[in-house]
Amino acid sequence: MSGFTRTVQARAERMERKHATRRERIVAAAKAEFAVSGLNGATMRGIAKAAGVTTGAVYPYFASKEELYAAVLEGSLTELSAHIRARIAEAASGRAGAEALRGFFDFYRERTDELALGLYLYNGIGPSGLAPGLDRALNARLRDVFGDIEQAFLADGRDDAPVRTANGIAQAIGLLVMERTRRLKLLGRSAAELFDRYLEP
Amino acid sequence: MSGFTRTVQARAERMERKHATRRERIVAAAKAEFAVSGLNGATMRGIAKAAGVTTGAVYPYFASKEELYAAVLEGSLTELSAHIRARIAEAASGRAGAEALRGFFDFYRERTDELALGLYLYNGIGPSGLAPGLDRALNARLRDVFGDIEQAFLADGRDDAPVRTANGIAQAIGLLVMERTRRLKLLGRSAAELFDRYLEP
Amino acid sequence: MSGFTRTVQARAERMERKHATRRERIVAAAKAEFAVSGLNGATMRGIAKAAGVTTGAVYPYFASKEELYAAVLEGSLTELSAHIRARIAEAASGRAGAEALRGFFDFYRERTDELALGLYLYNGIGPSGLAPGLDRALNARLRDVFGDIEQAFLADGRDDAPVRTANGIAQAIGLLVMERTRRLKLLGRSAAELFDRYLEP
Amino acid sequence: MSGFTRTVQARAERMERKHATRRERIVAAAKAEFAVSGLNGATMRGIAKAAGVTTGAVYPYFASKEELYAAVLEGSLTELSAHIRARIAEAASGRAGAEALRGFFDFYRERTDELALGLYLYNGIGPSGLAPGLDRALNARLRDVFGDIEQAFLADGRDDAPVRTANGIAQAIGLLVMERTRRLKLLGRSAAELFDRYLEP
DNA sequence: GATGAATGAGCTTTCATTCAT
DNA sequence: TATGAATGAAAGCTCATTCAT
Repeated sequence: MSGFTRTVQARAERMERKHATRRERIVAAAKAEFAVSGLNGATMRGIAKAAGVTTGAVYPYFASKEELYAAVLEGSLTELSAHIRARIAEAASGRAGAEALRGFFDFYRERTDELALGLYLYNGIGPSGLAPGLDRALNARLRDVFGDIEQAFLADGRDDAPVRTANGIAQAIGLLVMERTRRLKLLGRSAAELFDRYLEP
Repeated sequence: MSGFTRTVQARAERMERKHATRRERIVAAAKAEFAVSGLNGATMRGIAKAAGVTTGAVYPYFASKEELYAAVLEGSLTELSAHIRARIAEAASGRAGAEALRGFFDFYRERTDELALGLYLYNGIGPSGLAPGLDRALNARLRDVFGDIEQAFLADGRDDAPVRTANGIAQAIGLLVMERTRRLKLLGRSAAELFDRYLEP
Repeated sequence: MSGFTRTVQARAERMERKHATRRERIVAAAKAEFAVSGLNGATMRGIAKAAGVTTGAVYPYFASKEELYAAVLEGSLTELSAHIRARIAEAASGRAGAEALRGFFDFYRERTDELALGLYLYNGIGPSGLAPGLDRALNARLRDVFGDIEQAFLADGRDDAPVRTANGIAQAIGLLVMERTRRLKLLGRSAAELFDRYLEP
Repeated sequence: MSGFTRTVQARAERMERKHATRRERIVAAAKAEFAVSGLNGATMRGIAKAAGVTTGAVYPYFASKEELYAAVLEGSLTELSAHIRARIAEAASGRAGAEALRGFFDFYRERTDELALGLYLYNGIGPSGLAPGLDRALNARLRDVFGDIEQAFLADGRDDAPVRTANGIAQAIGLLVMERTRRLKLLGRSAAELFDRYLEP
């Protein structure tokens, strides 16, 4: 390999790293803004400023606000998926399903931003929703997550795995939503305690 | 009572009726717009037009968009409360709690607009939520609803009434949210079936 | 007529006058801006400022930049039409056609702004053109103008009226365009002289 | 001449050829874009992409969008000039002037892109036109074209050559403009027929 | 010279709210 | 109180040009 080739390669790598870094900074800033303000409320100017770049600098990376939003959700779902798989892998025999659901619940419990984003995700993001292509991609990621949980119940030998999966996720989402909006405090309960009771009545 | 007094009274009553009617028309129009477009997406112009009044005519009744939104939610919660009480009154002995929860579920199941509004309600409406005063008023109405359901379970002799109430509401909300956003279809189930399974496992 | 009714009417008239005045100010400002900068180059901010109103104040009158542009062109064509008809009415017997063409030429000769607008009109306004509806309306106005000129030639007893009309208008436009862009100076001639030579060789 | 010198020369020539080629590609792409979208509508990004180069690569060749535009017009005028000279050379005795004008007309008639560019040229491209230097250069090229036509009329023995030239060009431009904007259709005539009638009444 | 992301001003349009009438 | 135009501050996005590599 010639010195010239090495130099060219090194330069390309450096640029790619810079590119990736900046992209990540933008996504991180966007995640925070979207979590706080939602798709409509967050502004490209605000996101750019939070990322430490100028307004126009976002567009080479994401062609529109919606595309940026989709990238944020995509990242969130990827993390969620990894989190749940790890829980399943660690689960004692016969408890994989319950651990998978708990993984789902804990993931959002511990991450304020992810929950806010997830709520937009589970709740719809308003009248228009995402463009069909983006929505389809996110649906596929979500299907994977749900599938993993269902598989865990099947591995436990539960013949009602689909119902357990659906009801369990619904329970988690409902409790998280109610806790976040402080409606649960009306009942004097914490989401964690109630989810425990749901899993082991 | 003089004829003059009678006339003045009659006029005052007529004006008050007119006032109440107009207020109702505005709230009804706002409910539809908010349900379709959300708090951010709906516009005061659009609401006014749908109500058949001019833009400025809304403000004597509601000082801000947010206040109008709160009035809409207030109305929705009042209907919800009546709906649930009726179900409890009709319930067979020992089944009041389950019927109360089913009333909660059915109410939102059957009313697209109310559900859309309710989701904003349970999901939070943004960074700050409503102004504290408005939020407190809504919380009080919601506490009443939750209280009725809990009383129903107590009347059934359930000693775990609070937990049943909280978990049941969470389950209903979770299923409704998931069905509305078509995430439930991923699992091939309907919210109604799953809520049945939840109530009578 | 009661005093009340009179008051209401008076108020309505005053408001309408104010409305009309402001509309005219906006159109006048827009005409100047469009003449100088074209459809693309002119800005709504600039037009509003020139009219002495704020940006948003334009939109109750004209829903879009294009609609405002169409209003300007419409006004210009109306003036052109009146100008030519007056010339025809004053023309000596047998000279109506020539006077009509001269009216066309003089109208644009004397009005820098109108010419600039007209050139956009005769030249097309770029890739997109106006929305079909607006273009159709303007075409109809233009057809009227052309028709008047042709009728004048017919009244003069010219059997080649259509050709005289078309070629005469083309000659006028060509000379005006060349003079405006200072290409005519290259030939050391003035448009007025050349148009004379065209009309009476 | 040493081998070294030869090598250096060869390299320089290769580079110059590459330079010229790239320049031509950019001008060709720009011509198409400007013809379709005009000076304002065309974008440097779009031109660069169409030419197969990166955005920044245009600037070593043309310091600004306007300069690139001038280069395109310059090329167009060069072609026009050659086209007209060929027509004159082929013309029968006594018909050189008419053939020159017809050459002018046909050139634009047959080339949509050139016409679109030419219209910007004859119509002015906005408030300021091109920068004075660029405009002067184009004017010189145009003066040559006009001069050739005038010479042709002089060779035909016409003593009113300047007027014939100016009026003829104006007629051609007027008809082309009107046909392009479909205003001629209003009169039910084609530009070609009308230009014939103009040349031989 | 070539690259192409970055800059940042600029665009049209929207909209909650105000206010003269 | 009702009217509805006016205000003016955003918003998302574009683009000529620059500049570090």
